[in-house]
Amino acid sequence: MQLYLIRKLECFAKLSMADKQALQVLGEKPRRCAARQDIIREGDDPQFVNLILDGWACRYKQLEDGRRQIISFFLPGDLCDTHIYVLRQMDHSIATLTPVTLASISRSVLDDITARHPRITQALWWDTLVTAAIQREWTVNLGQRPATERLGHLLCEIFLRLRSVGLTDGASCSFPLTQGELGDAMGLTSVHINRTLQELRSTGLIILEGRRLTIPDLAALQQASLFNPNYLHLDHVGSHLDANGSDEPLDL
Amino acid sequence: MQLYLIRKLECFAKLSMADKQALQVLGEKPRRCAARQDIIREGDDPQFVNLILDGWACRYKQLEDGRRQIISFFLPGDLCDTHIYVLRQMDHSIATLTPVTLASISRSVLDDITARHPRITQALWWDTLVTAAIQREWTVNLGQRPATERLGHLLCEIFLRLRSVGLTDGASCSFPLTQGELGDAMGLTSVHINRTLQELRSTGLIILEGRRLTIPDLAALQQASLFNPNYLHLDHVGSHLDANGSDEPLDL
DNA sequence: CGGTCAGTTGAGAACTTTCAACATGGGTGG
DNA sequence: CCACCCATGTTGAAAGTTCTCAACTGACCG
Repeated sequence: MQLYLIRKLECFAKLSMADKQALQVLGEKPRRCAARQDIIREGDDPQFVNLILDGWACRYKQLEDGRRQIISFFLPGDLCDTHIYVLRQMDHSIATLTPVTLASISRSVLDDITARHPRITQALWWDTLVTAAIQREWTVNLGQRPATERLGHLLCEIFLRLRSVGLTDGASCSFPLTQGELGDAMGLTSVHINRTLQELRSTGLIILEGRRLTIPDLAALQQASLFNPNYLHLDHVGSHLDANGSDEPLDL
Repeated sequence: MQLYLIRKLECFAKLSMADKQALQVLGEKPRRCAARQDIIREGDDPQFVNLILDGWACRYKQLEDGRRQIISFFLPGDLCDTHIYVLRQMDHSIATLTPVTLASISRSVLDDITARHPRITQALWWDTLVTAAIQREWTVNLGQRPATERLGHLLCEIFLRLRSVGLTDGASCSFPLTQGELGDAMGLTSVHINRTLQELRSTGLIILEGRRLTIPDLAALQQASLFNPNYLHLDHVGSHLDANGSDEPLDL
């Protein structure tokens, strides 16, 4: 099984074969979940760190009166909070969006790997910091941007994140989100998402049909959405901490 | 100098005298900054972890066209991103709001302390996770809540955070934010903040005058704002990892 | 074939912004 | 000591954005 996590971490650090083998172990006991299922719920006691091996998931929080906010998306290779077991109970829920393959990693396995592989420890810190940076960017997105920019910004982010783990095909990528889910993520109604998507489509900035997204001119969409990729920290591919081997750089 | 950080971490772990002394060292070379000054700017190379010893600060991000979003508030005892030096450049800026006393902590000092004090390491993880949880809650706040709830929610959060470091006086606390700053944080205009504050005042939920906030009935404000304090993870005061001593529990 | 879910459309209502004017208070320079 | 200035707070009215409600379409599934 291909571990997208490895590809992602290699955006930051050049991993040795031993590092990669250690990470490979994380994907060994995959669990399968159907689409739209809770993986863990608000109030649960978190015992494991979940790793999304494949598929899309999300964090969300449901208010008493039914409103739901999707707080972040998990794409293949994403880890749900290293060290989450420090907390007594989850303050949000995590659910699948598509069918998902995931690994539940125990504290001892993770402690063991980080104790032996300082480069991995460092790379996981990078991942943690990038995750935090994404959450901050969502704050900016929800607070300052009108619907069109906001949605365009999200599409840029998802596209670049998928590209960093090799899940894009030229200017296209899989895009399984419904308009309702997009609405819950962007703090907009699905009706308004619909109209906003139409606007993005009519200006030729995106092609979205049949669960597939194409961004004909990424630079144009970025510009229209005031998207600055700096917060993804993909700019210094493998230039820290090299161990061996080489990769083709990702151009942003 | 009283280190609010110690008080905060004691919400999670009972620290030994040795732990506290180690933390005390962090406050030894304080730096003073005037109000409304950048501490570090987007694009800078982060060398130090900043610790707010006293005063209020914020993260913010400025868009090309001048719009500004305040992404989070730093209150006394708050750390600005442990391990931030893993990243090459800041993706946001940090600025003071009031005059601030801060300590810039080098990587080596922090590494040294965490190597020797596992309880501190654990407590810093707790702090990191709570910071992330707060950012997620802001996502919910900006995405789902109308102005009155949104502002009420922020006031509850700030009040509880100040209380956890002993900076409240009964039902009151210092509250130096201008309406413009509140607007930048909540994604609302200062005009609308003004009207929303009037509404909160007229219903008796808050008293806000002369840079001082009083919440006569915290439970009522929490209820009106659909505020659930679980994300602050203050609920198990000192019950993990005890070393010695005891504290009065904080009632939430 | 009926049912359900996702997507689409229209029109009015609600919330928030914009713009512009005015009030207040503290601080500064004359 | 007073006059002035500037930042902050306040108010009104119109404009703009987004939501709500409600109806309708198309695709897929059993």
